[in-house]
Amino acid sequence: MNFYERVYELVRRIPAGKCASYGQLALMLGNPRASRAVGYAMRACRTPGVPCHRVVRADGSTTPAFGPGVQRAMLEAEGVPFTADGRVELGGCRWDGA
DNA sequence: AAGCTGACGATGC
DNA sequence: CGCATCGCCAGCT
Repeated sequence: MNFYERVYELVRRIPAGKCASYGQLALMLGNPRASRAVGYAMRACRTPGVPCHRVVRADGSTTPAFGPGVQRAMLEAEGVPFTADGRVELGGCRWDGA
């Protein structure tokens, strides 16, 4: 079903300054339990235009495998609020899905 | 065709 | 509150 392709389009719709969690994307795809599959698709993120750095974990923590702080830097550069914990403040940047 | 792996999520301890 | 385990789906070997 080209799951990853669908994920790409969804992530591509994420506006700058906002973030979405894997579970959130999976939910939009119709598979709320496919968070792993979503992450798998992101892992193959070879497609430019897909801001995979805007996709964070459900708790707002940045992806550990992305970089030692690279993702955080990109999000902060886009105006994404970060907590002192080093996590994305989803309460202020959580993407509605519009 | 079957099994293993993986950028996750939630629950249990 | 922090760490560990189980369950989920899709893709790859």
